[in-house]
Amino acid sequence: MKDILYKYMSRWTSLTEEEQQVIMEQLHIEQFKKGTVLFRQGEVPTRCYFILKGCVRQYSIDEEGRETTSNFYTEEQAIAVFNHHKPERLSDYTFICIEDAVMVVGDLETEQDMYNKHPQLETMTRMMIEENLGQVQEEFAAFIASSPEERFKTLQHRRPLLIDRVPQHQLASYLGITPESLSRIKKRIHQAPR
Amino acid sequence: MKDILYKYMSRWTSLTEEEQQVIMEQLHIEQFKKGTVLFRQGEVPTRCYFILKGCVRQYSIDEEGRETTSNFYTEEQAIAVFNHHKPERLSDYTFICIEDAVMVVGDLETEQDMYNKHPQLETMTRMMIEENLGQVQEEFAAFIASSPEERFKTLQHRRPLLIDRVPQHQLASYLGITPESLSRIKKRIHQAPR
DNA sequence: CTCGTGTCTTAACTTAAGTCAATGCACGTA
DNA sequence: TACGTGCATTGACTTAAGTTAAGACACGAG
Repeated sequence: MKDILYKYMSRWTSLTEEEQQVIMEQLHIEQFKKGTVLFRQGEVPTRCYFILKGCVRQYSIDEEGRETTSNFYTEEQAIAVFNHHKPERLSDYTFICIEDAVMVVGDLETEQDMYNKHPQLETMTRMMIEENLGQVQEEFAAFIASSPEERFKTLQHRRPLLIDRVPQHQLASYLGITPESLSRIKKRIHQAPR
Repeated sequence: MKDILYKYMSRWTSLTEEEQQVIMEQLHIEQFKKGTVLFRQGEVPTRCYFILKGCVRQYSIDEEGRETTSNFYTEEQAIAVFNHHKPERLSDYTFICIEDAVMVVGDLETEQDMYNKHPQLETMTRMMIEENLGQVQEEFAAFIASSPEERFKTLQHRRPLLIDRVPQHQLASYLGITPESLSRIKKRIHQAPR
């Protein structure tokens, strides 16, 4: 399992084997059962995560009680809430494992210490976040520019496995549509392929 | 003009006056006329920007020739394209000044040098990007969960000045709707306020 | 001044997504 | 086994956004 992480670190840094070893020893890998909540909307997150295996859903419930899924995280994706700007840094979202999962767990308390000890780690983190930001901006731009049907097709193309991995009503909410519409879109696409 | 930047740096770092001075001397502030293109879709960006004054529109043109506005950047916002993951790191977007502008210009070539010389600068950059990522994720989540009309109201609330600052058809494309729909939405809202 | 261009608005019509309601199915439990 | 629950699908109807086309206005160039 750790080799996924090694591969990932090598891709982003020029750390030696030993340096990687040292860092790895301070990391903490944990198993999670399906249904486990990482942290809840309204709580202050104290940890961040990097998924080695499994799937996590991010959602929130608005004032009217409606539930919106804003993301699904899978293998090699990082989960962290950045809300330095919020007065009370409470999370707007709940994160829940919708499959059994294995993750690297980072403690936000000791984050800056780690960076001070291993400056390369801060560079790696910065680059990961930059990449992350780039991807989110790209997804956002694509989302803005497309209709619900196009959004579904894009997802089908970019994350084909996800569609069967998660409940359809959650997928619908992630696409910004109702479950009924998603059902009709799938029907339309199957009837008239191409 | 530079005081905006001082204020900003103080908010994010614990650099001394002198340290700030040193960094500032290496920064480069530039003026731009309305209509200036910072870089074009298909080009490799070599610089990044931080807006002190003015407004920049980010857009792209897809295969079918349709133009989509994916963002408007104004005072105290940073412009940078992160596409480490792309093979050819070409920008998907064009960035154009839609007002006369003043910006801090950063050279991407010397970025890592700067960080090595001033580790605090890397920390500041990381935190800025983290905050940026947090905001984009938040906006994205809100966008997914709302109808075109709600999206317009949210924008009216969060960036009221923007609505009069930019052409309506570009604003419509930024909201993911047609100019006609935007026109109708505004009419609806004015007729039945509240 | 006039013409052309770009921008915003309005109208008539089409289409797709939302809403509400019913059905069928899978699954876990009494 | 029978029942209840949650989920996906389907149908009928409503509504809002897309499409196409036309008109009004501002502005700059010739």
